[in-house]
Amino acid sequence: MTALPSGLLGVLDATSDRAVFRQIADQLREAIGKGHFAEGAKLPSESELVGHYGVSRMTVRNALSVLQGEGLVHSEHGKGVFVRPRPPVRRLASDRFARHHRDQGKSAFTVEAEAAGSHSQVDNLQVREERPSADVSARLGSPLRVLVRHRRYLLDGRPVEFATSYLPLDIAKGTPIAAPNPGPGGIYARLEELGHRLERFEEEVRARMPTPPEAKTLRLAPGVPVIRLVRTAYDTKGRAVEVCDTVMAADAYVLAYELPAQ
Amino acid sequence: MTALPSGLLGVLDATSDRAVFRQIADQLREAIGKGHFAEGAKLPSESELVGHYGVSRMTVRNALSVLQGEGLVHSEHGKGVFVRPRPPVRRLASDRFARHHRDQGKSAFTVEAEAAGSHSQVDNLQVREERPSADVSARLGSPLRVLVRHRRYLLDGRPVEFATSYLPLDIAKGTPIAAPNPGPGGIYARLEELGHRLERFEEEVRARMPTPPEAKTLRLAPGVPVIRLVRTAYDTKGRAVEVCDTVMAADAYVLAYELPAQ
DNA sequence: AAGTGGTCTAGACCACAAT
DNA sequence: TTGTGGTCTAGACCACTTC
Repeated sequence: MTALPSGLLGVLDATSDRAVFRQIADQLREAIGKGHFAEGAKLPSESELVGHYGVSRMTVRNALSVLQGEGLVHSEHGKGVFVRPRPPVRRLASDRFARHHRDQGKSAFTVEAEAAGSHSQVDNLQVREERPSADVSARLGSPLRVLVRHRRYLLDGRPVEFATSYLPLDIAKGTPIAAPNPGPGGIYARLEELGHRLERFEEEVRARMPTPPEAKTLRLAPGVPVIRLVRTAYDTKGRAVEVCDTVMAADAYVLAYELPAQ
Repeated sequence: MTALPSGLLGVLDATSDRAVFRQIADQLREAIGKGHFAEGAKLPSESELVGHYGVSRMTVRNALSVLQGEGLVHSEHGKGVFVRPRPPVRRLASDRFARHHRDQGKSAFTVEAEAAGSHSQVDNLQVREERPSADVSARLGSPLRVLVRHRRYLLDGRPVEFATSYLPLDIAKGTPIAAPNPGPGGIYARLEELGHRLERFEEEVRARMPTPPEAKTLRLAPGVPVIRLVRTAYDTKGRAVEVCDTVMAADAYVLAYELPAQ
């Protein structure tokens, strides 16, 4: 239990109604906000905080867990508690599926990653057929069976999103879409070659906390939500030809959309 | 300490590496997922769980705090811990700012709420002038000063979002836009009357955990993220005439966008 | 008054990391 | 070996809700 750099943290207000662990969390949050602890910097250890505030260890841990829940800090076993660096965010532009971004022999994800000087990977590739869920079925016009394509995307080694695509089997069966690697331009390019010229996409955006499997797949730190994006692609005949259900690490993305005023 | 309805919860695996509080959280999560505890239903009390599992109270509380962090349950002092009901979500369509939705004498928020049979309110109305932040300044083309309009929106009494609009002072000063109530159709209608015919909007969508003031303003339960939406409005001359920074309760919204394939 | 969750203590032993 | 965070115990007192 070494001494704490003086001045960074204050003292408790015994007359306050605010719980002690909240006061400690408030002071740490404020110190981080003021830059007294930079991104990636180590906070005082639990025993240092115990010594500084004169409280029990559980109280200190309670305070730290508040900050962890806010996504402000993360702990590393045996090392300490650190201010969470904000990772670089990937900006998804609303024209990312425009045709002219497609005819380049690579997937949209890869093209964009390389343009940003990042290394991209795709893993967990799975292709199968199944009966659609009620939600997917409704979006696709009630096909009996669908082709399911699942994959995970990594940027510079970090998993940032995973996605599952659903396509009516009568469209996709026996085509390159059903192959593990659908070829240059991805499945949208293949769909157009098959005569399904794409006209528009609908996207639905939600945010929530991850389920434990999602947190594991995306290696999410506590306090990081996920963005759920469900995209439906329509061809020029107005038929829904694909539904893509994506779960993204919210700290890795900003979605950009352009809306005409009409 | 009363007995627990048998069969709903299992026993601990002492040979498992998984921490006891995680095993308890897993079992509760699974029971909720299977519908053994419906939305809004009360979980066994802490002392019941202590009795059932034969662990200390802190271990049970640790397990419950895991579920709370996931947004699965919420606790009410003196009453119990309950499965969080998922509130009705408001669907924001991408044409919500289209002109034909504007000329009806009411704000977009009010119109949409009434169409859904909900009661809407706006409060915390504040209008002031200030120097723009670096971010707002960059988006608006570096005006010296901006008009700032802040307000909070409630649906059926529940706060669901708050928003801050920034407009270049040379556009807004001395106009109805600077009044607390800008009149029918909102500030977009007033902007068009002032000769700034709107052409397009850009929206940026992010998600993260709320700061404590945000959680207070939106009365967010633990484990509920916020969606941050920054919208920039451009007139037909290509000038940015407004930036609107919105923070929304993520459990109350789904954002819908339409993208042309081009 | 009884039951509930909220806060806090003062320990204990463990697993992981740095030295 | 030392310091760190991870887990767990067995209490205590408090505030809120319900009866």
